[in-house]
Amino acid sequence: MARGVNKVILIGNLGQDPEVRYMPNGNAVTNVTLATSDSWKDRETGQQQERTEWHRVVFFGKLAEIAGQYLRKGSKVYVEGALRTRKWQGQDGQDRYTTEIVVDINGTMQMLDSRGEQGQGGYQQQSYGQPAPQQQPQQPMQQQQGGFGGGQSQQPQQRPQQQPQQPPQQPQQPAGGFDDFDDDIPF
Amino acid sequence: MARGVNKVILIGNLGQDPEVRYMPNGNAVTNVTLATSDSWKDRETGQQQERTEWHRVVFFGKLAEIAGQYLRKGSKVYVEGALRTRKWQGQDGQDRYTTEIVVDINGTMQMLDSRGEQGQGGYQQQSYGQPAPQQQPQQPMQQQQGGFGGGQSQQPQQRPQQQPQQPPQQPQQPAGGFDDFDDDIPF
Amino acid sequence: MARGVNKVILIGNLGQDPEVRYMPNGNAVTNVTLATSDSWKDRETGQQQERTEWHRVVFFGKLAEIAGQYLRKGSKVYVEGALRTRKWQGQDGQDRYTTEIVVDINGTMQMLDSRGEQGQGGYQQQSYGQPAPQQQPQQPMQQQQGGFGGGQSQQPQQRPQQQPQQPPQQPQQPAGGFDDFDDDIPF
Amino acid sequence: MARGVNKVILIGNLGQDPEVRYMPNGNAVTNVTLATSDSWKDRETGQQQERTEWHRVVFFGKLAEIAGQYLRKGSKVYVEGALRTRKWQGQDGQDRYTTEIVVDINGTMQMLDSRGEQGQGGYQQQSYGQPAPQQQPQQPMQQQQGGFGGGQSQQPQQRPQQQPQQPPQQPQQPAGGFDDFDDDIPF
DNA sequence: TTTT
DNA sequence: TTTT
Repeated sequence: MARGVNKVILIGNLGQDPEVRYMPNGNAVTNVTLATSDSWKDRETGQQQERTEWHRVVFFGKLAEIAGQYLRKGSKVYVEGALRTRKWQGQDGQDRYTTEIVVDINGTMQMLDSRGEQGQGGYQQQSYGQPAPQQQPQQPMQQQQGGFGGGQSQQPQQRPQQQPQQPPQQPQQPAGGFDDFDDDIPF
Repeated sequence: MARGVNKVILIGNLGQDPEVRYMPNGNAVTNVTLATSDSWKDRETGQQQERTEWHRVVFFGKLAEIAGQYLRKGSKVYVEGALRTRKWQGQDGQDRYTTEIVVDINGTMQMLDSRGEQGQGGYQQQSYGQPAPQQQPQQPMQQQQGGFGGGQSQQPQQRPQQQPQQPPQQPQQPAGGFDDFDDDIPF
Repeated sequence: MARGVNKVILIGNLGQDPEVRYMPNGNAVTNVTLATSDSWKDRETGQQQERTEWHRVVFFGKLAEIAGQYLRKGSKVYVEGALRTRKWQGQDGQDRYTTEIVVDINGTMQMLDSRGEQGQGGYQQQSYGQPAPQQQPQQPMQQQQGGFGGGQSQQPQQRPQQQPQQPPQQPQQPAGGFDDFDDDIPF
Repeated sequence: MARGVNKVILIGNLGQDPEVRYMPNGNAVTNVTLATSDSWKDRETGQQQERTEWHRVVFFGKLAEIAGQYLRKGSKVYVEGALRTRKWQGQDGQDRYTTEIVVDINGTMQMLDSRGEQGQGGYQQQSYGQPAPQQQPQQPMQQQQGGFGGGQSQQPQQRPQQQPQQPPQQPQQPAGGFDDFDDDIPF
């Protein structure tokens, strides 16, 4: 239930490989940055201008696993999610705010890199109804709805005690929480 | 022209009256904050939870004038715009980032407070094709497309030398630019 | 799962009271027609023109019940759904096609008639988590996600054997299926 | 201006090469059919099911030219437009209705076949600000906003007397209007 | 800071 | 058939 509508639709390319983390309950949370760009001709100088907008996207639930598995730096993707601004503390103790696009069970994701030519493996038909395939799927997914049932998104705080069914695709980071950035920029 | 899609759709209520400012060329720029909220039942406690999300929306062009004229604290509105994160300097000299929903000629706005019951005046038929009605329209607008032709949104920096055709609906603030906030919070 | 994106977003007014029907399993299916309109100034004659577009919207699951209960002729509503064109047989035996906006568990609905002024009853706080309130809620709902789990929408074909928990708001039609139209027009 | 919101967002693949026609004033009108598909597992049989939805999309203005030039059977594309149901006469003299997604100056289109690998020619930087490039661009466009200023879309009715600046990419069909279908199906 |  |  909601009062109001809070919807974001993006098509863009990943600036980096996804970062996958796990919540205490084993649920994956995957962060990516997406670039969209506008270009226009300056009215005064007649020069062609371009501005790239970077979006911080956070996937939850099953989409987090799919995103972590199939998306890579440069991947083109469609996402549908909701805006969420969260508050965090800078190193100077001051509040900072970061706005993200949350893609959970209410959102969707669809890979747009056509025909699997970007994968490193061959084609393999898979039933994606089951949450935890025993082997690594090698075919890019198309759209999926999220499988994270939580109404509100929690922040991942630590490694799961038990290895999740879907092992991380990314090398594990050394200790450090979600907001363990080098400095105060939001991403 | 654009590479990618960057679209936001919101329906929410204004937290405050709009703030209208003017660019040197006389174009209006109107800021509002919009609330959307989600509610859900906590899975563990069974308690009803609610979270309100606040969105900073910036209107440009003709929509800026319409928003300034017809929207008020509490107004319910539909907006369609694009995400833009802009960088600004905190008082400590450090970079801050604020994400806004830009509603310009590529976006739309529609008032959802039905039947004009929130206006202070009576009904008056108007031709909205003309940019600067000489008298105050008293009928809430519905949808409008923006009339701001600029590809990229400039920041308003000063009072217009000549009184714009559409006089400000808000009392003029004392000197101080667009980013003249009391402290470091983005809004 | 899906290949592609198929999304419709409408804000419009109901042309008639909703029509609620029930599937054999007791699930409600609710049909409404929504009007959206465009107006523009003819470039040659300078005359103001208007065109109203009528949309056939079909709600499934919990949203079907809410729509049947709270929407009425004239109600303003936001819907998010998917396009579906279905084929049916005209009286002359020829194929006809009707395109509808399907609002099921993947869609949303939100009533936009503010402040309950259109209801016929008083205010009553309700927990909407439960699927079948024993008494008629009298407060307009806001947004809801659908509760119909079916991947593909079936057509309702007959009265439910057991009275559904949520009794129909509309007088029962005499026998006749979903497509029992008077003539060959799609709606 | 509009009362209400009427928006469709699709990502799908073209079922056929585009059909380009020209209005008396030389404006292009391009028709494509787009497929989106859903798949789900039948709850009773456990069988994997799939349903393909076909959408009739009509481009106007500059987007019509771009669509005609760059889209081909199988192309993946993002479109944003509005629903419009138009009435036409079947061979039996009875009314038929066809619902289309109109993509004009209020909509957008973006090709999603990455990196120009589908084109038949090499890369060539182009300024797309000018409406009628003298030579055939060979690089797939990304997003464009429509350039057709008309508030209401007219139907193309005949060949242009003068060759339009952008010559048709498709072999000219023999005489026959827009609705010159073999039979009564809408497309 | 809104709204219900 | 709605709405303004």
